Amino acid sequence: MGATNDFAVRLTRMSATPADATPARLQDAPSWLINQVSLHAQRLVAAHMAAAGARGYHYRLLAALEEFGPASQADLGRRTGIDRSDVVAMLNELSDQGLVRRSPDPSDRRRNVITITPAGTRRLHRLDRVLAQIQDELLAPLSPDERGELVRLLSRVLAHHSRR
Amino acid sequence: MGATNDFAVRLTRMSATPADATPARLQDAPSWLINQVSLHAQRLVAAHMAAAGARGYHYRLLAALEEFGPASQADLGRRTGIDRSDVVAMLNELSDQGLVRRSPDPSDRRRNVITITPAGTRRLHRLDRVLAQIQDELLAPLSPDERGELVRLLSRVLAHHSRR
DNA sequence: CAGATCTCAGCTATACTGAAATGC
DNA sequence: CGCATTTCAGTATAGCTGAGATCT
Repeated sequence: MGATNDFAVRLTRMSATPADATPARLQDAPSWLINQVSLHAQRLVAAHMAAAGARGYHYRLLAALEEFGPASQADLGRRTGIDRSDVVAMLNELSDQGLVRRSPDPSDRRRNVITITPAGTRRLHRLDRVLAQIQDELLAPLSPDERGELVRLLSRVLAHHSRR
Repeated sequence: MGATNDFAVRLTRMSATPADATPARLQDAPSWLINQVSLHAQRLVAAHMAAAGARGYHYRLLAALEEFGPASQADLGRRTGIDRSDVVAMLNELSDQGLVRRSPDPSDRRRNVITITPAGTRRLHRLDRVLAQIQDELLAPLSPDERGELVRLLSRVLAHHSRR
């Protein structure tokens, strides 16, 4: 019952403890589960996007441009959750590839207007299919209903933390 | 119905589109939801652990040591998912604080045996309470049943990807 | 004047790679 | 020999900060 007994039990079972067993405290902690699953998700995204000559950030920016139309860099950052500083670097890459166009905003000379090009739209649609494939690999063990339930729960958590 | 109409609708509603609206493609992608929630989780862990003079990595290592007893650095890495290289640096920090002890393994002279000290155990128990607080903040909008459901779903996804 | 925008240089944490030294 | 362990040096990425120049 006490700590002494637990220790004895542990000793006698030591050889049965796999060298890669996960501590129960971690196994049960939602924050740990989410971080571990997120790691696998990031690896899948990075690998599949790299195979298509892109990055996760590229997809986010192209999606925002197609869904909301031309926008300033500051708005793109707010819509995609990408830092103003990283938006600059990513747009450099995207415009080097001819996927977006950067032009000065005549109505507000502090801003650039970023526009998606036809090539950018084609790339986005190709990446849409890549992303669908990623979700399928990530959630392979879950049924469609379970996937919906997971999305619902995560959306509520995210909404809670996205308020100021 | 087609793309032309969608575009017209978007144009007429443009002024109503908040400057920080999230693209629907991202909003609906499980990989994006998981990564965003994971970001909030990491910020909570980093902030609360730092306030207690620790890090997420410290907690993982101390938990593995208390649950499975003294272990080699390689085993600790496998149990906590921390890279062999980072285990070295984290154990330097923990032993500088007197929370673990590093001693050569007499039965295998390649290895160190890492042991948690009484101070390490006290620190771990304090961090246990910190972590419970973190889970509560992270999952604030969910009921106990919903938290259980989320853990169940994430555990199955993680188990699927943790197989070789 | 306050505040927004774009850009650059640099920082931190996390995760990971390569290679050397040592020992099984 | 092949393989495992510890260690160090270094890389990559994401996310973030600070500051300067420009403009509203």
